[in-house]
Amino acid sequence: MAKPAHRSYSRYARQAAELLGLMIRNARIERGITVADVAERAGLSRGLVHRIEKGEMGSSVGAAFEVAVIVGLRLFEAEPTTLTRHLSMERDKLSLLPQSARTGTTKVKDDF
Amino acid sequence: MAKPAHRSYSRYARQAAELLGLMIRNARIERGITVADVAERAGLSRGLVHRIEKGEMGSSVGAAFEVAVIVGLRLFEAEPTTLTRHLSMERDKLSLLPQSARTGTTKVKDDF
DNA sequence: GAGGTATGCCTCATTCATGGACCATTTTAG
DNA sequence: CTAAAATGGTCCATGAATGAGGCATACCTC
Repeated sequence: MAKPAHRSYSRYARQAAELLGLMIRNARIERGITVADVAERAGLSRGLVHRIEKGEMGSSVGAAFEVAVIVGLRLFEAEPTTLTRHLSMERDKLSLLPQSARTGTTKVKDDF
Repeated sequence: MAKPAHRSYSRYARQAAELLGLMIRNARIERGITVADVAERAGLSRGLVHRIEKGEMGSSVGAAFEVAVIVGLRLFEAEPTTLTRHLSMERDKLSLLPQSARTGTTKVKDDF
């Protein structure tokens, strides 16, 4: 015991989580699905789905995103179809940055 | 052994998590911040930040969003400023749906 | 080249989230 | 209105995520 351990989150992070939760709930209600329904489809407990909708910071990304997908929410303004494209875009971007970053030394391994 | 326990996630959920991780990493590198730096600022361990960037489903929403905010990522296509607005929008939406949903009974409390 | 830093990844102890049961309240259906 | 369902919330055991440390590699600076 004697462990405060409470994480301190920034306001934006909290709001983002809350927003995600609300979007999920709204999407779910619009589709006329019950929490229990979503929980079953996601393979999660009702309690967890409920906490996700409440925007609790402790829920796992996996659970939250799974629920979001189930209620038909589009994550990151990307439809499932374009999600893959976004992914490769980010991947390409990544393979470019590491080396160069900002130093334009163009250090090629031509020491042969 | 004898405990598979592995959660089964949908493809989209996994991709979304991976995308978030890549976006975070790209944003971080573009800003020239180190993982250790981000970890310290977020009050998290390097290992966790690393896992978040890898898009692991187990990380908590709080940690992931906190990191995202720190590297200056815009969550849900919303800038910090508009996040609040999005929030109230979703809240309003919610207070409208529950009762009516699709039944247009327009049950007003005019029973006075 | 050498030296320093950042990253990637592993293991393990501790802490915390999760599932499940239960109950109160609200909402829907009849 | 009453009955049934859905939601919101609590408590607890247990499994899982986290933090810490260490180590190998990749990278940048000089």
